[in-house]
Amino acid sequence: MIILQSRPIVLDPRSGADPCAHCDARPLSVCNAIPDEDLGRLATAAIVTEVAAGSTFIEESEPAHSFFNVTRGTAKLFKLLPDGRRQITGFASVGHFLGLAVSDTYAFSAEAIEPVRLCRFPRARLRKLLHDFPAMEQRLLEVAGNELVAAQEQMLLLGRKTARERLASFLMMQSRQGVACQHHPRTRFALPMTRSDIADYLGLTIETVSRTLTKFRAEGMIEIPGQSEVIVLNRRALESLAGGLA
Amino acid sequence: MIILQSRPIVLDPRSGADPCAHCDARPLSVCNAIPDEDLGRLATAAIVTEVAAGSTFIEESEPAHSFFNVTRGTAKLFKLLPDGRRQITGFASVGHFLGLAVSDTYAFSAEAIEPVRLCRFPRARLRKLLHDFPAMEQRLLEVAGNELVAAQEQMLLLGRKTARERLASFLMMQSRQGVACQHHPRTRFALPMTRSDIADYLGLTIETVSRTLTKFRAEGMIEIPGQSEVIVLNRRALESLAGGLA
DNA sequence: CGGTCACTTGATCGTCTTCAATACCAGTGG
DNA sequence: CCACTGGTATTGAAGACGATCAAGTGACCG
Repeated sequence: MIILQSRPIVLDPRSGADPCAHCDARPLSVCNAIPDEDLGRLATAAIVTEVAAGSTFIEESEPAHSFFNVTRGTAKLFKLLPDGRRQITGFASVGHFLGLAVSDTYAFSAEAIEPVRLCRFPRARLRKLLHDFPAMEQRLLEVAGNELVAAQEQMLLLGRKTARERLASFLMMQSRQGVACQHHPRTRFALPMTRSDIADYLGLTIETVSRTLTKFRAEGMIEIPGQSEVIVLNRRALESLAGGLA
Repeated sequence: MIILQSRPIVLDPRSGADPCAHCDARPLSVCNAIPDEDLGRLATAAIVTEVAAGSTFIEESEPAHSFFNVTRGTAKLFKLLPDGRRQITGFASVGHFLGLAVSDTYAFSAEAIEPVRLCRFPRARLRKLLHDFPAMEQRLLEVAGNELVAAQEQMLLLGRKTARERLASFLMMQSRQGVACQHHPRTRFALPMTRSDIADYLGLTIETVSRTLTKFRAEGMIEIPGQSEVIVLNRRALESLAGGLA
């Protein structure tokens, strides 16, 4: 059993009576399917929870009592083999809904890589919420579809791309993170995860990740000002590499 | 554009006025969310379509006008890289719903590996159907969740398992196919797909697939009476191999 | 400082791929 | 009946990509 630091919803001074109305995650999450006037109900269904960096808040194969919505920070989702081999199936940042890939037990573990804030929804309460707000159910279906598309893309990466192509795909993905509306992906961005996390996400080893990044730098495709920061110098080249063109 | 052989719903003599009521796929598919008395509506929304083995009926990145429900046969779903590398993301057999992983365009291609019969739902009609039958939407969400669980399992396989483990996982998966209620998975079963399909599903080459199967046989774990048939002799060993235990 | 931790770099190794030849099998036509 | 054909599967030998093992670097911190 995992112990989480939960707390009643604290009313932010500026938020008035309704914390959900001012939630950073709302515009990005399934919660935007709920109309403003009903946000009170949403707030009472959610239990705000803080998770320290490095702690696990979902454990694979444990009973799935709750669903989660990430409202701050980033978590990694992963599966383990008995001997410790690990596959990270995704990174969940603000707005991400956890629990779609769930039957009675969780299909994956989740660990915070930065301090994370979550809205936790006990199973029964979410069920009720979905029953009362069909729009939210629709949104969830939409989100699930996107996840499936992403999952299939990742299968292509893991099954058929070379190490260089995987890293290029990863960098392009990261550079697009959180720039939803702009057509200009970031050219400089942070990598909140370690080399080990990147490796386990891409089905490689940390050494290969490190070497390949070094190679990209030597080839003038990127710059690495700090360990966890990247500047893209030649997007064209990286994009075509990511797409599988040489 | 792909041409499909469509036809109006033909009334099976025994089916009376309602073909959906006697559909083989119904107990396995999302259609079972629709009550008997409304099956007429379902039937009018669906367009029955026959696809010959080997023909492609969904093309990646084409506009997603329709969703499909497989009611007979099996199809492979796959993504391609520009140079022809292929990743099969799944096999869709009777009851499988295609179109969850869809935005405006299809995220994958689909090709029949045996003669396939489909119920095709034009986008607008499905939307209407979902609106009128929220239970069907719930079922779809449930199905999407299962797909996501399977996708994550496959990522673990592709990213972290050895060739032997992949084949063992694949064989165990196949032996469980279509034996939903029984606790006894089949010990003898057919593999409707070619070695090439298996390879592209597992992120390997046909040679590795062939060699590994031969090795399994030499080790007394399986028997291969015909090219596309397998008998499991040592399930315990295969199961633990599939799970990553040496 | 000494210690830890994450990352980088180098040398070697092994699994799976690649390339190539052969076997098999179903269908066709002499 | 048997040779011929095309597709599919098996088997062998050589090679490559990424893994493993090992050492070294640098940042951070008590």
